[in-house]
Order: sequence, then C-alpha cells, then structure tokens
Amino acid sequence: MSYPELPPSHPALEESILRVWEEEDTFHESLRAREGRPEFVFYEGPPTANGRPGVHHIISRAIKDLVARYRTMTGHHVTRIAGWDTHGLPVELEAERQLGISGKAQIEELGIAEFNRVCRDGIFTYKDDWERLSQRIGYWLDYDDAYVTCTPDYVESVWWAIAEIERKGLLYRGYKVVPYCSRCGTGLSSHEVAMGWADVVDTSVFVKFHLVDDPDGARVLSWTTTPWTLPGNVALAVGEEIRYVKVRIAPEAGSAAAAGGAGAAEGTGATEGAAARPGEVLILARSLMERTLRHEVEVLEEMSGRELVGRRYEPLFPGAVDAHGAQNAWTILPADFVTMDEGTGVVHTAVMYGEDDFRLGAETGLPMQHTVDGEGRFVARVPGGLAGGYVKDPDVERRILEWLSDHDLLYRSERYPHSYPHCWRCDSALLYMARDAWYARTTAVKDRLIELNAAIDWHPPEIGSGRMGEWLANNVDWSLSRDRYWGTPLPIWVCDGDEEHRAVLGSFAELAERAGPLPEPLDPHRPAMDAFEWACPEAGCEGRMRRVPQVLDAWFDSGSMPYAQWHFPFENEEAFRIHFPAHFIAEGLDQTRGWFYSLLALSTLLFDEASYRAVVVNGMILDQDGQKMSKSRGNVVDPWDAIGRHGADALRFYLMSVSSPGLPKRWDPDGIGEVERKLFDTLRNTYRFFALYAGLEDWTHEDPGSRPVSERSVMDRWLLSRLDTLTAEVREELERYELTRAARRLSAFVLDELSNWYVRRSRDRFWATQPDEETKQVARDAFATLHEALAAVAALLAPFAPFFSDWLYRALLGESVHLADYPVPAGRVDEPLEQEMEDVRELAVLGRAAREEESLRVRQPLGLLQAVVPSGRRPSNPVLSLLSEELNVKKVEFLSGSDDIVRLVVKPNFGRLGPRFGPSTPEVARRVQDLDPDRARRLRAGESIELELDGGSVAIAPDEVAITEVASGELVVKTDGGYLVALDRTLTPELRAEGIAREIVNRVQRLRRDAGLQVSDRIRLEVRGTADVESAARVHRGYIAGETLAVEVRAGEEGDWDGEWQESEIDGDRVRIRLIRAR
RNA sequence: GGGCCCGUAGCUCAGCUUGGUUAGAGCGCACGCCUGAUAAGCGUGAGGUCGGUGGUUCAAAUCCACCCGGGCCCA
Repeated sequence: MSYPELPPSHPALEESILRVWEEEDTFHESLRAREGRPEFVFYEGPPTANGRPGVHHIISRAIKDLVARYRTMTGHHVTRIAGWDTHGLPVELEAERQLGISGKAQIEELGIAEFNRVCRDGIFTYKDDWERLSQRIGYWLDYDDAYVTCTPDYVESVWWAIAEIERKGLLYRGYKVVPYCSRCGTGLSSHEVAMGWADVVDTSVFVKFHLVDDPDGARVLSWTTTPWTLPGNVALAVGEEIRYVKVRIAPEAGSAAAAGGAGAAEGTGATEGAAARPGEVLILARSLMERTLRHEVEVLEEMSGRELVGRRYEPLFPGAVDAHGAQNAWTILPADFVTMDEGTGVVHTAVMYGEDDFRLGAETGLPMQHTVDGEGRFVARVPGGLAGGYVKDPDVERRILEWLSDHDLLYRSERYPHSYPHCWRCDSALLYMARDAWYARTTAVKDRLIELNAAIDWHPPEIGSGRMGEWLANNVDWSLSRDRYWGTPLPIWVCDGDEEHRAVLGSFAELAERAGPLPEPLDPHRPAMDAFEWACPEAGCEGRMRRVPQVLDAWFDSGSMPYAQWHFPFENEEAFRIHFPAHFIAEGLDQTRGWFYSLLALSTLLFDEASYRAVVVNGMILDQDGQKMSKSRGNVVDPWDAIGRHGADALRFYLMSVSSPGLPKRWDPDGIGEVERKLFDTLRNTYRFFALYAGLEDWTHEDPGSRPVSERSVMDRWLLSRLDTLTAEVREELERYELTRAARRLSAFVLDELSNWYVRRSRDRFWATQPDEETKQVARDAFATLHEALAAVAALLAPFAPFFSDWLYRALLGESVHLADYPVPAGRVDEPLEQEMEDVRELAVLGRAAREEESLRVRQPLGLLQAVVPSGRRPSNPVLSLLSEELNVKKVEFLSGSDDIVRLVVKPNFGRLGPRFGPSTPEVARRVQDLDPDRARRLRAGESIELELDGGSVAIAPDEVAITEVASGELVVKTDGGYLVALDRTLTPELRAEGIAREIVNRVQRLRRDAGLQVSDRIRLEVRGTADVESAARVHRGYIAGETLAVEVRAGEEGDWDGEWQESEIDGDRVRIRLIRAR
C-alpha cells in the first residue's frame, strides 16, 4: 500500500474531513460506539441566537469540545445537547428595531401578540451562523434535539421549578427600586441608564417638617431635588454621629426677602426667597447651617443625631400614604447614608422612590405604598389636586410647591443644575421607583450556596473563591420578574380581591384544572397566558384570579436547562437522573453571575445540590491593543477570516496553548499562523517524510516486519519511552483540566523530540542504501516506530485539533481517530535512557555553540570532543554515537574535574546556606567562592570541608555548594549548568581529506537537484580540482558514491561520458564537477 | 465606588502557590549551518530597571501595603 498524499493546505484538509464526517456520521457513530459506557455529563450553555457568534465564542466551544472528545476517547458516553436561549430583552430590542417602534406604549399599541410574534421570528436570525461556525470549528453538538427555552415543554419545566420554589415557601412578592421610564413603562438596565445621562436644571426644595410635641414647635429642614417624591415621604433620616442645631429665626427678620441672598452661592440658581416667620424654630445639621439658611438665626441648642431619632412629625400630604399601623411612619430614623455634601443633613425618605430609602424602609418596616403609578402620575389618594398629574410636568411641580407654601412647609426652593439619567429611547427623565417584583429567597439557602460552591472544581480556582465566592457571600434575593413581554410568563395568578390569595402553577394541567380546557397547540406566552382567569377559590372571596403581568428573568430559563432540556419532571425522569449533575461545564468569565449563578442557585433551591462539579472559565478575548471588542469600537474580529487562512485546528490549538483559558487574551493573528506553521506544518512534514520513504521501501504497518521494541535501536527505544512519558503527562493534565499544559507538552514533543531529534537524527535509517538484511531490518524498525509515534500523536492531539488528527490517523491506520481510544502508556519508559539522551542533547548544544564560535563548519570532521556531564554521568556508546554524528567528531572522551582543561568553580547554594547561617550568609558565601582548588576538589569528590569563619570554623557539606567546571587552556570550551564540551580543533590530513569529501558530496547533491534528478536516480560522476581535492575524492570514493548514488566516481581520471562541467569552489580552490544520469 | 484578574525581552506568553543571588520559551531581528522532509529542516547570538513606590528578609519577579495602567463583573 502507499500512504496518502496530504491535501494542499490545512483549510483544504479540514474541508475534506468535514465531508467525511458528514458521510460517515462520525459524530453520532462516536456516541453509538460508547453506548452503555459510563456517562460523562456535560451541559451546553445556551447562546442567544439573535447575536452573531464571534471569536470569543470559539474559545469556550474549543474547551467544551476538547473535554467532550477526551472523555469520549477515554470510554465515556458524552451527551452533548445544543441549546438556545430565546427569551429576554435583547430579543425584544431587536424586535423593536425591526418594527421601527420604541417603548412599551408603542408595543402595546401594536399588540403584544404581534410583538411577540416578531420576537419569536427573530430568535433564530443567526442560528445558521452559529451552526455553521460550530460545525466548521468541529464543535460536535447534537443540534437535532436542541433545547429551546421558549418551547411549551421547556416552559412547563420552568413552571414546575417556580412552583417548587413556592412550595418551599421561598417565593415572595416584593419591590425593587429601578430606574424607570414612565413613558416606556419599563425599568432600564444599568448600561441603558449609562447611555442617557444629561445635564439638566431641576427645582430643589428645602422643606420644613413640623415636629409633633416639640416645646418650641420646631421644624426639621430637609432637602430634595425631586419634589414629586414628597407626597411619598414617610420618614426622615439623620446620621447618629452628626451634630445638629436647633435655631431660632431672629425677631427682627421680616419677610423672606429680608435676608434673601445672604450667603446664597452663585451658580446654584436664583433664590426665590425663604419663608420663615420671626421666632420660628428650625433644626438642621450644624455644618450646613450657613449654606442653607437665608435668615439671621440664634442657636438655641446643639445635639447629636441620636437625640433626634424617634421624634415624630406631621405628614406633608395627609392621606397620600396610609401608615397601616406602622409605628415608625413619619418619624426620624438613623441611617448611615446621610452625607454632609449637600442638603441639610436630614434626608427626606420616600421608600418607594429611592434605593437607600427603600432599603431603610425594608429594614425598619416603613409602609410601602405608591403615590405614583406606572405611568408617572400621582395616585388618587394624593391631595392638593395633584392626583392624575404627571410628576415631572412643570404645572404639577408648581402645584406641589404651592401646597407646600400654603401649608407653611416650604422654606425655600432654587434652580439646581445637575446630571440626571434619562431614557435613551424617549428622553424622558427616569424615575427611581419601587416596582412590583417577585423574588426567590436565595438568602435562605445562602450558606448552602457557599458550601456547594466551595466543592465545585473551579478553573481557575480564584474565580470560585473570589468572584463567585464574594458574590454568594453578599447574596441578595433573586429578583425573578421583568416588566416585559417576550419571556416565560410568570405562572402566578393573584386574586384581584385579596392579593394574599394566589396560585403558583407547576404544570399546564394545573392551569387546565382551573381555567378549563387549553387550546391546542398551547402557546405558553403572553398574551395568551394573560387571558386565563378564574374565580378565586377562597371561601367567601368574590375576586377573580388573574395572572400577574410580569415575565421571568431569562437567566432563570437558562439555569433551568438541567431539567428543562428533558421536560422533567413530566417525562424522561431516568434521563434527567443520569444527566444530573454535570461533571463539567465551560463558559466565559462574564457568566459568573449569569449562567454559573443561575445554575447553582436553582439546583440548590430545588435539589439542594450543585448542578456542576467542574467548570472551566475562559477569559475575554481582547483586541490587539488589549481593548475589549465591541461593535461600537469596530474592533470585533471575524473568526471566519482566521479559519479560512489557517484552519480551525490552528485557531483552536492557539486558543488552548497561548495561555491558560482563564486569562484574558490579546487576539494575535500572527500567533495563529505560528501555531499553524510550527505544530501543523511540522506534523505534515514529518508525515510526508514517513509516507515518502515508506512508499519507496514498500513498508506497511500491516506487515511491519519490525523487531520487538527492546531490540530496536537506541533512537527508537528513546522515542517510544518519551512517547509513553508524554502520554502519561497529557492524560494527567487533561484529567485535571490543565488544558494549556497538556497542549504545550504535546507541541513540545512534536517539535523538539519527534521532528527535530528523532526524525532528523534517524533520517538515513529510513532509506536502505545497502541492500543487506541488517540495514533493511533497521529501516523496518524505524518505520514501525515512526508510524506508531505519529498515530499516537494523532490520537493525543485529537481532542485539541480534531481535523488534522483525524486525517493523519486515517492516513496511517484507515479509521477515524474519534472512534479510537485515547492512548495509554505502554510501559516502555526507560528513565536512564531518557537521561542519557538529555545529556547528549545538552552536549550537542554546547558543541554546536563551540563550532559556531570558532567558525568550524559541521561538514569538517574533527578528531576529538572532550566532555563533562553533571554528577559524572556517562552516556552509553550507542547514545554517544548520536553526538558524534550531530557534531561530526570522531571520538568523545569524558573528563573528570581534575583534568587540566577545567577549573572548578564553587558557588554557594543559597537555598541551603541561607536557613543555616541567616545574616552571616553573605560572608559564608564569599568564603565558599574563594575556596582553594584542593578543597574544591574534595567537595566535588563528595567530602565535607572545614571553613574558617570569624567565630571559628564550620563544616560545609557538598550539597551546600554547587560545583561547575569552567574552561582553562587552549581548547574551545563551552559550559552550561554543569555540562562542558571542549573541541580539539586540530586538523590532520585525514580529517581534512574527509572534510573535502563531504564538501564534494555537498556540491554534487546541489547539482543533482539542479539537474532535476529523482532522489533514487543513479549517476556517473567526475571531479577535477587541486591535488588535495582529487586525492580526497579518490580516498573517499566509496563514501561519495554512497551518498550521491554514483555508480562511478572519477577524480582526475578521464571519464568516458559527456557532461557539462560545473564550476564550484572548496575552501577557495576551484573545483569542476560533471555528472550524468546512469542508465 | 466595590470585588476579582492581568501588567516579565519589540510581540505573544512561562516562572509567582513553596523567596535563593545566572528570570526562561516561541515569534521577530542579526548571523550562520544543512541540502535524500526542500515553497522544508537546524543552529548561534543580541535583546529584560520583571508596571511604580515603600516594606518584610541574609536574600524579592516571587510575600505585604499603597499607587499607576488594562480587563471582567457589580453598584
């Protein structure tokens, strides 16, 4: 047989393998082949298919595919179900863009049904892109049974999960303060808020809160830039440690205008006067008194905030809020967020309209009632003709001020320029509003979350302990609801008569029980779900059960995939049990608080178990300047470019090997090309070499004719020993998810050991120029060894580079590597041999450096190389002959430290001396360095010696120093790390002649090449030149003939053939050569 | 503003957990070798205030603190 020829390029090779995979259905075949084997459970994190896949998606896919393939090859069945995340705001925003509308009002005008239809249509805009890219990079994933988060089965499983949480008493309704656009009717995410900051001028007011039962009838001054929140005021907050003063307006001070402007800071707008009667008593922070007041005052009293706590005051807008018996409504409360930067040191607290306010209210049990509705209008309870008015309407604002003024509640107001967030879509001022929200009480299982997380095998570990750990330690309840349209509708029905009556449904069957037969097919989305309602079943309640309007946080969807992908618990119970929890997942760092959290939180809530045991986190891919890739910067890299240029294998291997997956990576196209050139081109060349000569020698692995490994040459035994060592290392690293280490080991083996040493130093064993049996046997051994090594490398590489490895394995063995088992060490490790080879390779480096330094070209043989190896090791003769060949020297001799050419240099071993001598270490080190030759030799011989020190003498043991030899004398010497070589550059006439012979061979080979001869063509050869050259040619006639495949070599003797003379030069002398092909 | 990560040669990265005095690799660059893997292969060399400052220590790229720059997540 002959071994096949390589496709012209990596990308072409990959395309051909893709076709083979398709024809043979290799992916499913690899699954079928492992049917019944232990399951290795993997979860695919679902991407949103309405965004285009980029390079940053490739890295996690490369990791996932690598691990799945590795586990498959080690005898596991690895289910790999694709998934799609289909709900959520990104999909809605895309739909809005497509429809040319913006905001909730327009959506509702269009109709939720139509809007959601567009959302649904948009889900898979880029599905083909994803599948194409996944397929092209060889990411094997089962797309046929992909889970899709918006399908009825999936949604029903999610319902079940929510009902379970309710059943455990961990679901509750609460509020969440969000930046809210009342026109669009939606809360905004932080990055949306960030888009809409604008400088505006608002009205700020200083308000007088009338204390109840104060002997002086004092009013507490507070300040706000959002007057519309005042009807919602339920408390005042003070700092306990802050100093406050009680002041009396001076008797002579008259109307507001009297002192107006005194101390009024420029730039804060015009003072519209300040209202206070003479003798009126005010309370505010001492340090803010001057900036705030516009009247002459007399300080009556000074006190700490603590003394004010608990004081009661009159509501500003009576009836706007019902205290519902809350004891602390309209009282002064302590808080840690009170600052002295602006205002009065007393913070007006409207629990529904500020984050700090809300937290304070939640902690202290203040009444939580809205005074503003979802459209930004005051509710009916608010007095003063404000009900129904839009809170930011200037007229409404004026009426608020009038009310305050009329009721002696306003001290003063002013125009206040500041930055305030606005809706990026419609430009309305955002209102911080507490919105109805549904929560999962994750804080109830916080300790368990922390415990379970600690048991997860995080890669890199600091993400588990750091980022995730911190996040869990500061866990707050999970806000599950979103005031949107395209999502899993919350399966919560609440009675419109009494909101305590509620039903949280865990299946469609439960819905049918209550609401009657369901339509077929059922679309479990809005608005269909909103239409189901029924009479409240509570005794005596007249209300109707209606679905709450919100949809579910899409993270809940994706975190539900362990059970929802199986439609558990409605079916596939067995499949779910087998596939829970996952042994392994992998995604990007940005998923820490996304999918990693939602998976963990849900499995903890539902099953009291972590849903994954190991997770490999990949860092972000940055652009070449270390900046993040984003559409707006225009620096997003298209992965297809690199794939088309270098191939998916190179890209995948680059991503795995360039640095640990967890580290951020700078995108480096040159680096991918480098991987292609080095690893893959080297493998191609190595294979091509093998295939060429196996073909010429008619060798095949089916009839190798090779001897047992133990009888093969030292090079073969060494390579297979190294191969076993490598196999063990790669397996160990992969078991530990140390993917980068494994990749680098593999790459180093291929480059340094297989190609650069084994093949290079074994080349002539692959062509049997001598027809004797021994030569042929050696060649058969070499073919068998190289064939095995290449096949093993293909298998080891298969999870990293599935295309090339499969091509190579098929070329060598005729079957797919992905159906093969991962290599196992074959017990051929020969550590002494590996050490010998390492010694020899080290000496080779030094020898080459010595030749280089003296400009002694390698073609010129030298007589003697003297060498020293650490610890007096002596490589055996067969290994040493490799060194002789590599350096072209006739003889290698080993020296001991006492020989003349070396001098011993003693260096302190600080690692030993430091702990023993502490501060006097430097002194001891100096003495050791200056040690006399005699004692140095004794140390080298393994004896301890005495050293004089100030305080007496101390014993120094051999392991407390390091001894190296350095050159002395005439020889060309190179040393490094205990190794030494000395080249004897003496050239005898014999060596010289041999050198010339090699030069002649060199010239002839070039001429052969120039003449376009085949490597196996025979020639006739004639050489003319100086006497030296011609005599060298005659002496080494046999050698020259063998090397150049000449059937006849003439030197200075007339040949009986014609041929064109070619001029050449050897060491400055003219040489003429002519050759013809022998018939 | 908070948490986590990164900063080492022109570029991409090791080394840092466990401190040891000579900080490594590849690419690129310069020079050279080889010519039966040849639109290949091999080598030698130059190149570094280890982001900065301070501290701990006999000894710091490594441990600690602060700062600077970049990234991710959150507020």
